[in-house]
Amino acid sequence: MSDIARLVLKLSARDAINAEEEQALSEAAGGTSTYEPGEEIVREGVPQTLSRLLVEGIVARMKLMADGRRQITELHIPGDFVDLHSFLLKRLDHDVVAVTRVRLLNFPHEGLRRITESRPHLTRLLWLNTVLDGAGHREWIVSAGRRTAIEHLANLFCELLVRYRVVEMSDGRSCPLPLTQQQLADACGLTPVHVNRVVQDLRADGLIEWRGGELVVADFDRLAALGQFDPAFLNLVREPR
Amino acid sequence: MSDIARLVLKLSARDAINAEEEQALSEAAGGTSTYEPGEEIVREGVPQTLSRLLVEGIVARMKLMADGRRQITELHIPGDFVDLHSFLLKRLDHDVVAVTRVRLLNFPHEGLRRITESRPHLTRLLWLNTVLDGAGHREWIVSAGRRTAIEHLANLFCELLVRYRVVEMSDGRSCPLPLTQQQLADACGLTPVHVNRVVQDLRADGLIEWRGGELVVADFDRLAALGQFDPAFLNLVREPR
DNA sequence: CGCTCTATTGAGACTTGTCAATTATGGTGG
DNA sequence: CCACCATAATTGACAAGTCTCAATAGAGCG
Repeated sequence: MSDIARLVLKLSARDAINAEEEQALSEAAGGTSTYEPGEEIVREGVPQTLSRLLVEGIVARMKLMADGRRQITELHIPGDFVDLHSFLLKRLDHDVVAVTRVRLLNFPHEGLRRITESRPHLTRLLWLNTVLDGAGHREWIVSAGRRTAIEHLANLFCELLVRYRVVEMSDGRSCPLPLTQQQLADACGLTPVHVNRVVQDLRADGLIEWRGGELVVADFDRLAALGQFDPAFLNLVREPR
Repeated sequence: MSDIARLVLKLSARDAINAEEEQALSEAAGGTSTYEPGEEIVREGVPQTLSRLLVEGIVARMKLMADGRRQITELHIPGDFVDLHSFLLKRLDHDVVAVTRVRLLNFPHEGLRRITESRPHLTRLLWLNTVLDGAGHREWIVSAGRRTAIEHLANLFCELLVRYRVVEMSDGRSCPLPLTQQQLADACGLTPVHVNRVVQDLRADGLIEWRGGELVVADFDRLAALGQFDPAFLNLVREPR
């Protein structure tokens, strides 16, 4: 499976991408890098000259506060650019850290710039990619602002399951979830203690199973109802962009 | 003052934009529309064929939940596109509503598409605009997830003050804030009752004054410290994009 | 000069956080 | 293969921040 295969799946779920564009993407890519769990991939505020596509593993975007509080603002799975926005921002407003062992494919900004100079449609697809991040962020704002802890977790699990499905890493019933409860807490703005209790409730209600880094959604409909999960924000509509 | 003047100020704070590009933007614009307070400008899920630039007033992006809970995911001030992302998404994942009486300048997607076909740099500036929204969203996720109510409000007030300053609608000490406490509550994921108490605390501490839709930040440094406000996420660095 | 919307206040409930201890789990060296 | 270690998960008791419900006061507007 090529390094950009899951990105192509992700894009194909929203618009047609032709072989020539796929080729242009491949040509814009540089080498790959590997990071160990917990390693920092990008530090907030440091000028960047390339963006990274996640090929394998899980990556978190994390904001750190001076007193040690931390908030994960997005979780990335294979096929996601973890910092395509650095192409425009130059410096990130957050850290990017490896959750598991990960492999990343580098896209020098120079090559991305060339795409914007010569390939309007591919440019729009990349732009779309960053705009999808924004839609994801909005859903997380709602979860953090207006959902209870159990609704928040339920919503997040649904989101991950569907996103894994798009890149063909889930059959729609189970997906990887190799996170600690601490990391889940940082993603949801909760304490690990409370996450633990809520996860146990979800298990007791027969909604999920979760062991050995694998999440099994036993009853998607009920989990989605609990978390008010609506996949609309993922924009899974194939149409010209 | 031209309808795109504040957008140009906003972009100019991040990169040089030349007269020709400014002209191209003007030409991409269609007519203006006006909405009354509370009016819905864009409904979630409805296909869009144009994007809107806010010229006057305040607009909220709002997510509604089935049971009536609501969360504002972004507050827009003049110079902001309220739904530039609809150019790529086609349908929005949220409503766009007028908070005050507002005037909007329409940008048909057709014209934006023409820009992407012929003006790579201007395209990147528009892309940057949506990416800045994303950075704002991330800050809001942190506020909702990890900040206390008083920190959250303090942070939001600092953000608005600085953003108004960029578009030259603030002297750095005061800015418009014609919101109800209910709307502020919806932006912060709190109840209006609690917002009321926190606002009173901020007043009692001599950090802000707020009457008649005008916010006066009496002690910005202390307010910023309380809210851990760091303008870095606004990316106010003028450099080639 | 009412009327309606918004702001304010109080009392009590509830979700989530804090602190601290205990148990489980997975990897490692002997 | 087993004991050991560090990390992660789990549990309990209690505190705290925010919410809920309800009432009152204030402000803008026709």
